[in-house]
Amino acid sequence: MDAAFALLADPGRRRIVEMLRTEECSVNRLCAALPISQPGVSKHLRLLREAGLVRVRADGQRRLYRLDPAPLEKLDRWLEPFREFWTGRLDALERHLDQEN
Amino acid sequence: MDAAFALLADPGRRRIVEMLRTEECSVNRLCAALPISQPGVSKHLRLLREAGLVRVRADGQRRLYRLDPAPLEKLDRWLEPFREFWTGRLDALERHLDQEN
DNA sequence: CAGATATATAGCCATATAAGAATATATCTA
DNA sequence: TAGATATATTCTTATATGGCTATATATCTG
Repeated sequence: MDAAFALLADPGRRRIVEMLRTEECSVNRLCAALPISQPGVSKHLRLLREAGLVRVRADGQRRLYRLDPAPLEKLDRWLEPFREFWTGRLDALERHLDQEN
Repeated sequence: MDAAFALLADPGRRRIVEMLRTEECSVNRLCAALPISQPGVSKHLRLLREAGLVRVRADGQRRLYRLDPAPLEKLDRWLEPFREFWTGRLDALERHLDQEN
């Protein structure tokens, strides 16, 4: 889980993940859409792959990357107990914070 | 948002945030509960404070830290569009991933 | 096979950061 | 005022990381 958080801290990598949310992409496609060099994109993809956030499949000379949502789901589960803070069910602490600002 | 992700990548800091979810804590209390030195905890708290994840108030010689959920809420919102992947509403891509493994 | 295209890796440099030790600051108490 | 307690800051060192350039590998096409 540490890895997923750390990887998403980089804006470029977050953009990659966002793109892969809606469609499978080649490296070239990602390079074209992002202000990152090709080796840079490849390096990011390697890290994302090693952390299980994306998977690859070969298509000729291209590599098509797609999202694996499992690690994101873990983040979501970690976040879950905090959600009560902003889903309307305010508890005493948050009411206190609110009235301060 | 980068900062929040980066900060949560550290397990110790995540533990701090988890503790502050349910109760306001002094530095000492956090030190006692975590395998981190006092200066270490203070340093983590400083970063969390600068990123807006926690707030402090003085109580005599102690500083009581509490969670500010706003940055976590932003993460939650970023995560939101991905949530369809694991909330039962499978789309074509995820069905494809599922049948592979 | 030769060249072109797509992707990956290696090497370098600059920056960021975590951890620990030592010390500083602030507040309490006697 | 002199400790004692609670917390913060500084400094150093080791390590990790991002971005870049150059290069390697693999696949396609003629």
